[in-house]
Amino acid sequence: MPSKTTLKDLANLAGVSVSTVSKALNDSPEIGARTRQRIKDIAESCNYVPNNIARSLKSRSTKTIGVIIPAILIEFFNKVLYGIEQEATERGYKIVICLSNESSRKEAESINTFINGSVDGVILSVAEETQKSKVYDHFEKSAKHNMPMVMFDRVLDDITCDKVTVDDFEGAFNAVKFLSDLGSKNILFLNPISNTSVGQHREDGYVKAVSGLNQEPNIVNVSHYTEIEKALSTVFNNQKIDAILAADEYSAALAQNAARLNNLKIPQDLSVIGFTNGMVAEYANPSLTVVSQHAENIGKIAAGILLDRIEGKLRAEPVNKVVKTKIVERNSTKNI
Amino acid sequence: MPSKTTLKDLANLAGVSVSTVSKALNDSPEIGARTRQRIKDIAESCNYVPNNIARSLKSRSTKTIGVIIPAILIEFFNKVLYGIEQEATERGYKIVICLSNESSRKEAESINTFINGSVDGVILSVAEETQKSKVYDHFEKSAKHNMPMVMFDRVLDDITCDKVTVDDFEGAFNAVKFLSDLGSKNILFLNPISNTSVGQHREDGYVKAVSGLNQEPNIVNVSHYTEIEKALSTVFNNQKIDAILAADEYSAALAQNAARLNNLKIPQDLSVIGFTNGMVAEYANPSLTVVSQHAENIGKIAAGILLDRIEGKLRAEPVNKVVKTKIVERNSTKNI
DNA sequence: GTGAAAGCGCTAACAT
DNA sequence: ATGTTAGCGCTTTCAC
Repeated sequence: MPSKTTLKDLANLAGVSVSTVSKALNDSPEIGARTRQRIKDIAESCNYVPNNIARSLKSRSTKTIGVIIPAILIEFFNKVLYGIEQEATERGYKIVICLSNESSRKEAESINTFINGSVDGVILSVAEETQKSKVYDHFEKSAKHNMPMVMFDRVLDDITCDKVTVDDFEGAFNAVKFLSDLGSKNILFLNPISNTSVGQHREDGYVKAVSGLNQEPNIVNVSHYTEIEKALSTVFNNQKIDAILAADEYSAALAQNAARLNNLKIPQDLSVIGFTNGMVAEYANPSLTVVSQHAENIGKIAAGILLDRIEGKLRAEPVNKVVKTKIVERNSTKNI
Repeated sequence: MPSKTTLKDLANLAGVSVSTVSKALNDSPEIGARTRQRIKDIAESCNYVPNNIARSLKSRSTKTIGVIIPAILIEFFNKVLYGIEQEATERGYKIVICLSNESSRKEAESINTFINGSVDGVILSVAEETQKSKVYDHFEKSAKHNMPMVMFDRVLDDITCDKVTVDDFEGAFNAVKFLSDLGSKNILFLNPISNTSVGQHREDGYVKAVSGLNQEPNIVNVSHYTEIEKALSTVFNNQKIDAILAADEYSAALAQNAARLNNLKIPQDLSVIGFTNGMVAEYANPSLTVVSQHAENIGKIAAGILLDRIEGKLRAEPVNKVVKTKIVERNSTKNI
């Protein structure tokens, strides 16, 4: 931490007491106008900046919120982060970010980092490992400390706290409906994230929707993106498929590439919809129609709830906000 | 901030003094083994967590570094952030992130947020507005406060501090060389960021390289991505171009789309290279050959320098690290 | 109108 | 081996 001039220094310079300086700088009416100005001038000339650590210790409020995300290289989380940052800034809060990198250990460490008084509350999306292992000790601990907490997107049913989730089921359901309305009769579901709760919800929505249309579910699960080209080529050669719903935007983009390789024209021969409205979808060729989760908005909502909670504006029971998805239409689906 | 049990509470419970508790918890040899254990047990049962704010106030070190980036939705900055986070975590530091959103005002506010003792040092990339306006008051102020600071990528020559930059000039120069070696004779430079220092360096490298090849520089500046399709179509119709070097990956992807629209085959008729090795480049069709800036590595290096500086491991003079670029070859350039 | 003093939670030099 | 005390920088009650 760099060297600093303190209230004491200013008091010495001004020949007054520390408390007078403090009051003057905080525009207390107790202090006379000219003393106040004199002190302010001195502070100015010394480049005085009040020490926030000391203030926080005194006020028991840090005006910062902690955010834990599983990965910073997933665009969805960045957009959420952007939303959080906007809302936080607007309401006078800073954000501290920790990455769990999908690991339970790092997630627990991050919680511990926050629990010690450095933030007023926490926003997080659960690490994949934690979702699998179902070991929630660290969250129970933070709950015991009365740390205000809101989970978003990847949430834990077993933990009581505020939550913001995406209606992935309905998103997939509506996407199938959208394709069907465009005339698609053989809709395939491409799922590279079948091992996550989110991937599962999307699959469920797809199955429910196609069943309602009297189509057989046709699901291709891949464990890695590199498998997509081969898997789809096999499908194209053996079945007649006229639409693909992909569980994320990367697989949607790769599906388009595979289709082109198999001489299928998009959207004439094949319609493609992906999940997540990100850069890859936008810059794909053709640009991708996607199911948008309103990531930025999720961030704003989560931060709004947390700050309301911190500031005591919420009643005791946890809030549970479900954000609806929306289809963003581009050129990978027929325009009728 | 949530309610907390303090050293004082523990002291009362154990029937000893506060300092005894403090020493016991910190494994001081001054305290007897059984007292120590007894105190630790009590602390454990109370879920005691030491207050970090109080510790920071005392130790005058926060073990956290501040990061200011111009935008969180630019993948390059995320990768740098990822690198910073890794290095920081490894060395026992946390990171606090502020976004300037390319605005000088928000940048100055962020600096002020950090200058007040909440971080031990700052890593930043300069906001576009600041680069244009050349108003550096906030940086001079932080320098006056002896705040350790390292700038990366977008740096200010007029400010004295540690710096990590990318050799954009050489990166562009080498890309032209690479294209020329592949047989390209008419290389166009597509620049959507000509108003930034980085965009300028890349242009300079291009100009230098083509001049050395006795080609006339052929530069298309666009102020918005939406202009690219039209601008390039005009070019394709009136000139014979066999390669495009784009100053970022988005414009490279859009250049490919424009080429396809004009019935040019990539890479047979036209080679394309972009700057920045991101998702869009990876998932483009064909996948893009790019100039990689090793973003993650830049983050690691910047954090390493900052922490060395904070910990007094560096001599006075500022370090100035230039990171070399590398060409990542994919399918948008001929493979000979 | 100004100052003295206490205290936020913690650490550490200095007693005992 | 344990306790007393002072102090990090600030705010805030209470005296003068």
